[in-house]
Amino acid sequence: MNIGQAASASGVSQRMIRHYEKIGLIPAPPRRDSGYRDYAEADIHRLRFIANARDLGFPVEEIRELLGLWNDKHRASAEVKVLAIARADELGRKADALQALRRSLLALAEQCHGDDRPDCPIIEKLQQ
Amino acid sequence: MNIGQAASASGVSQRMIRHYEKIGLIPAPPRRDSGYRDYAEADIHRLRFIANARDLGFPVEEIRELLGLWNDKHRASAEVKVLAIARADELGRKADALQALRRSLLALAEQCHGDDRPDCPIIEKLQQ
DNA sequence: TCTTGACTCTGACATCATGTCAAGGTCCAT
DNA sequence: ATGGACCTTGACATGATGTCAGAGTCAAGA
Repeated sequence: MNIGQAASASGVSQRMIRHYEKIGLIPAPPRRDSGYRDYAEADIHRLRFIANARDLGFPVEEIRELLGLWNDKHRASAEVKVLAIARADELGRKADALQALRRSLLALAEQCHGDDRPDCPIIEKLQQ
Repeated sequence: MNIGQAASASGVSQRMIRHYEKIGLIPAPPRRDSGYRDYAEADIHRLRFIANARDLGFPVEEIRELLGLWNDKHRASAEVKVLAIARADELGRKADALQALRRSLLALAEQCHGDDRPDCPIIEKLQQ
């Protein structure tokens, strides 16, 4: 299977397939005489796994760990669970930080009369 | 005032002061004969304004707009309020997206028994 | 006055995931 | 055999920020 087909089958762009190969997230596939990469079904699965993990917000280095666990038939589910919960905590922290910012901004906006007068507590806050 | 003093007075690193100058967020200050940049108080205020806006999650292009509004003595507070509310909405959307990811992960983790058995719904989900 | 250490200058390279473009080679159907 | 679709590599870009290197400058002390 050529890289274009692998890309549409997996949902990972050609660009990122080559990138993942370069950073060692997927093995380098065999090449045809022409130099074209030749992918097998297992590669597509691996790419889909990566795409799903990215969609779940895993950073690349954790995806690397997850791939290792995935390939290890004797892995313990405990290890996977630990990673998932750590990731969930991280996401929660980021979400909370964004919400806190949002609340600060809204509080300032509420105090701003929002008409054509020039004075505005938002600008005043930024000047501090 | 030299750039190092401007940096510690404003809380913006020397690196970023030069960067903001290059992208036109702050005016290029006059230079001494030596070529050293020479900052005035007004520059420090502007840098602090930028730092505060960044801390509130404003992207650079919106900071550029805010600086324009800040410098415009005849601005309407309505314009500032619109920007702030738009920014708050954007932050809220991002936070919600992160929370949704977090819930997906936690739901998977709850179904994972987390012991030394190898089967794990998190890994299964990633394979889909 | 000379020296020395702290400061400044510019420019380059790195991050991270991703896109785009270019120049050249390959494959396949007509 | 030809044309269009595909593949190859490499380079450059994003955005905000850090670091490093080599070279020049300043100020204080001997």
